[in-house]
Amino acid sequence: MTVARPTTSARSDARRNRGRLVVAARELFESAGVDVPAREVARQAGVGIGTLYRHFPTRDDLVDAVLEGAFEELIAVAEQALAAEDPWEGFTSFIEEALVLHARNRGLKDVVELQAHGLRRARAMRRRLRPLVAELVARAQEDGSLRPDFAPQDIPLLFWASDRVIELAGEVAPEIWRRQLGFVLDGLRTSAATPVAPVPLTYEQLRLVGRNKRGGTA
Amino acid sequence: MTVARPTTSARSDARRNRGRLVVAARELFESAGVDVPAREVARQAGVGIGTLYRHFPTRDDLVDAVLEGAFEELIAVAEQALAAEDPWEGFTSFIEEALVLHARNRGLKDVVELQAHGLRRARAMRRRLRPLVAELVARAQEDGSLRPDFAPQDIPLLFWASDRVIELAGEVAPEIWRRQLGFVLDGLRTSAATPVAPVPLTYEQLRLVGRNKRGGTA
DNA sequence: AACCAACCGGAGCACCTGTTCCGCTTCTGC
DNA sequence: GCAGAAGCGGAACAGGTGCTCCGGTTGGTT
Repeated sequence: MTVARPTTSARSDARRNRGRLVVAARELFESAGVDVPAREVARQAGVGIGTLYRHFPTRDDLVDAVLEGAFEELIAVAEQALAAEDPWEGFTSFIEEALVLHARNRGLKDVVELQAHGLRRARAMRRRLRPLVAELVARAQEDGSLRPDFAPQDIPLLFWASDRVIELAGEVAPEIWRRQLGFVLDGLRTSAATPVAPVPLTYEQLRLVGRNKRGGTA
Repeated sequence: MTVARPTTSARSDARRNRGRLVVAARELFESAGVDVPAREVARQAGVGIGTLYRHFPTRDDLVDAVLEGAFEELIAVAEQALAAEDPWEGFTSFIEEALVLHARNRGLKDVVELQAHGLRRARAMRRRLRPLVAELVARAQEDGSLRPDFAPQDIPLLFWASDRVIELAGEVAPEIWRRQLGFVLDGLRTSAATPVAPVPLTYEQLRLVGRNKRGGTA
């Protein structure tokens, strides 16, 4: 049984330290992923390790607090894409802009990829995103530009793939993922379609992916 | 200064133990990747940890000894693909068959992806593979089937991408990488080509990728 | 000013890695 | 058989991680 913990305290030092922890964690998560050692976050925030655990009893609590902003950006990107006049343009710009965020924020990538990280907010974000993505796909398919055998469940696969390219080559060639994505998007046009393995992942299968951590890379 | 160490010993128990270590390591590398703890390998081989380090002073020595066979398979796949009558068929079958090997052998994936693992043999394998791959690409482009702006240096990006899908979804849907690859291959046909980010990775950049380990993932 | 609950810090514990070191065992040549 | 070199096993060390616990401090209230 976990006792409810107010996110804001009566004491000014506590509030200040909490803020410092969030700032430090945000910086470190962005550049090094959500797996940075807790001691590192505490050190960068200039507080003791005990203070970190006092404010965030679980790693996921910290992740949730830190990535809220990034989630909002992601959803904003999807909403903007839905507002595009051209459905194909909307579809591709969502993927591209989302990947720009991924490229800038390693922690976001970690959380989006695996189910293993994050808590309520991460899950809420996924729930809010799903219908937007489904609509982007549907719109582009009705338009005739996106191949009809593409499924919304294929979107995560695109992200996994490009995220891997970002992760491996990001430091050497930060924009090379655009090239790889370009090839993929060319294959998603109706005009390019050729029969592929016909069964996409089910949502249930997607739910199971990455349950047991290990983000792959760095 | 490392003293030269004969790979075969005069003593029967030493030879037996070395063999057991290689067998155990091969099984574990295939199912769990090259990062399995050394103790695990020793335990599975029924041998002390000291014995492991006696036979393989560094992790890379073990990796080299174990993955030699997998490298040969990979090169055989490339040679077979070069023998295909249809250049496009050869090109795609190389990628598909290589990925079948990757899907079966997590350790092979690790070594092919990163420069960080393996030693002489891994490097020799990469050197032997490169001209074969270049030829597969050239053949398919001369044939007119593969888009002319594709470069041999883009091949690793395809592997990174599909490997990630295998890694994340492999347990839930072992064949789903074929669907993702199908989309990509459709985008690699000349008929599907649309301008993409025009500059591929240089070989020098490829050399730098994954120098500092931690593939990301799992 | 004085009190005390809330908070802080970090030593410390438990666990996991890679790698070394060395007393004991076993194989092989004689 | 015997001797000694080669090999074996695992305790032990070093470094890194998550997380807890508690003596000491401090902020805010009275």
